[in-house]
Amino acid sequence: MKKADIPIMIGHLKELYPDAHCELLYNNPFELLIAVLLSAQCTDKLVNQVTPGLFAKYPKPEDFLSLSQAEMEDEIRRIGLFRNKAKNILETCRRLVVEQGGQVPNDYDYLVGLPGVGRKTANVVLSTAFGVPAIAVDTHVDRLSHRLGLTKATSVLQTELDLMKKLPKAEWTFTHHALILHGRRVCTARSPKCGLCSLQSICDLHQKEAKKVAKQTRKQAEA
DNA sequence: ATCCCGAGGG
DNA sequence: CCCTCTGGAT
Repeated sequence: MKKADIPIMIGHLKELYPDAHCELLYNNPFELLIAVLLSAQCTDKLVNQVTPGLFAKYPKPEDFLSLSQAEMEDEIRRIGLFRNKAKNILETCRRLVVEQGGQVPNDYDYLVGLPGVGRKTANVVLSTAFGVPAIAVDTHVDRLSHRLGLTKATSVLQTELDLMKKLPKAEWTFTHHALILHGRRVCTARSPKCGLCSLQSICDLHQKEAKKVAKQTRKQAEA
């Protein structure tokens, strides 16, 4: 994708997903943090089946501290990766209570220091709960950034830096959410629906595919 | 690079 | 059956 195509891309994304937002259910920064911790390697839809009931029983970090590891695992078993997630949630809650008075701080360095919280999770909490411009690079954002030609990065950190450099800061959070929706609905991991994609004309993947098809038809014409 | 892991889609 | 899901730690 050329530099001049970036405003075009953002324009298309705004038409397609005018109200792109975080699809995890939450009522406050703490609930969002827990929901994002749970969402690793699983669909937000599945997380949303579990968290409303969970937060009704345990509204605040203090409330989770009465749970044993085994009890915490039972609460979130259906989500998968439940041993690590249960352990991380309990330790996160313990630290929020002891170190932050039970509040989630608006502080990137503190958040990434929590167990199970990496760059992606911290960025989602900062941007979604606190309105800080950020691009959380997850599997969708990474895949679409490569396909579109926004980056050739070999790490998600490098992808994030490339996106921050190329996209206007005011559009970081929106673009993050819009790319996720587009990745789920159109530019899927397997068999992307390029025929239905309004970004075709500016997408590197589509240009490559078009060349392949042209080459094949040329061969067939010769034979 | 590998592991964690259940649920859902193709 | 295999792949993927808003990753992170080792």
